[in-house]
Amino acid sequence: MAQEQKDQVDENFVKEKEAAFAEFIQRKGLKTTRQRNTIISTFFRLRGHISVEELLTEVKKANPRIGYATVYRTLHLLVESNLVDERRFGYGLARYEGHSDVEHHDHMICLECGMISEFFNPRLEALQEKLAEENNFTIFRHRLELYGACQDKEACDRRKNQKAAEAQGA
Amino acid sequence: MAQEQKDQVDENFVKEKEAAFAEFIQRKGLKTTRQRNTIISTFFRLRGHISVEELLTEVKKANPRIGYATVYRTLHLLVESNLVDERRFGYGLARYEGHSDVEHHDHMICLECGMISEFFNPRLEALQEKLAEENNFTIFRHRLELYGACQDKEACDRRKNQKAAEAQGA
DNA sequence: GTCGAAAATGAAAATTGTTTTCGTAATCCA
DNA sequence: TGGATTACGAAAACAATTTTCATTTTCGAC
Ligand SMILES: [Mn+2]
Ligand SMILES: [Mn+2]
Ligand SMILES: [Zn+2]
Ligand SMILES: [Zn+2]
Repeated sequence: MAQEQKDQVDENFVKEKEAAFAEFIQRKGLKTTRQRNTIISTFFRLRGHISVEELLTEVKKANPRIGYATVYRTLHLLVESNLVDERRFGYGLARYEGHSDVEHHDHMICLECGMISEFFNPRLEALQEKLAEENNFTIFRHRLELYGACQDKEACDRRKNQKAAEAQGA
Repeated sequence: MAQEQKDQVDENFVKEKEAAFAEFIQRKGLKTTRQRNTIISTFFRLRGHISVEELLTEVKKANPRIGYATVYRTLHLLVESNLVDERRFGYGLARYEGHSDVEHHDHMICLECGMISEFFNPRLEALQEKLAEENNFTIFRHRLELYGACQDKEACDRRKNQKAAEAQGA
């Protein structure tokens, strides 16, 4: 039951995003394609902060002929349509997340186990606005990342080991 | 007089950093070289958030034979020695800043004119700590960037035009 | 349905920013 | 003043992303 409900919710979420994307494509006078449909429905079924490579791997399971270029191009459209946010934690590769309920949030990143947790605090947001105002500055968007370590070393180690095992297997 | 004093202060600042770097090099058992000296004394004479290319351009005025590799390598040493912070605003290239008086600060970046202003607010820092604690998380470092626009459109336009002119000249 | 202009695809090449390699040169301690 | 160690610099390698270009697909007009 619980599992069934979870899947149900997922499907609704995916359907919703697919519809929103279709609407965007329409509005921009672009064309609906099999590849784009595959990519976005794959993307919105994944959780977390997804890299292009991770996405492509999943996409290829549905259609192995789809390549990097189309995935990159489709992700740009998703960002442009505001259905997806691009993130750059640390240095290197971009990650993408379909923002679900929370419109905006910031991140804490554990440098040990890689855990990314999300938070939102209105006081923090308000304080940023106040500081901007004091500097005669108008904020369009911001980015706050806290880098550090989990205090629960047990859980942190567990995640770290799991990650190492996955890297081994892959 | 004012000009003279400013230069004087600059020179002290540069000397101080040169000495600190020399000490670092010593401590790590590395070697003092003409190139590294040129690069760091050039770097600490520049203000703001410097890209590798900008630095190399200046460095070449003192010694045209110095190349990218040595500049990159020396910047890594400067970061490792804690005399310099690496920044990544937006996407793309790294920028470096020698932190002077203020140990830590965050940034507001105007998307129109490129102006970067710096700020530090203890309440903001404290609030971050509180939020981390609530999530059983220990912060090592953080990064906060506010992207937006100057409210003073006059000044903003002036900077934008100046930038365009510079790009033209270059 | 068919046509055809416009848009999209995918493989490969190009770009960008950065790191590494490797043969040569400089440093510095015994 | 060796001579082992470290650094340099040009060029090659790299990694992530973008662009090119020849071919295929889409979709509105007929
Ligand atoms: Mn997130
Ligand atoms: Mn700064
Ligand atoms: Zn952790
Ligand atoms: Zn501005």
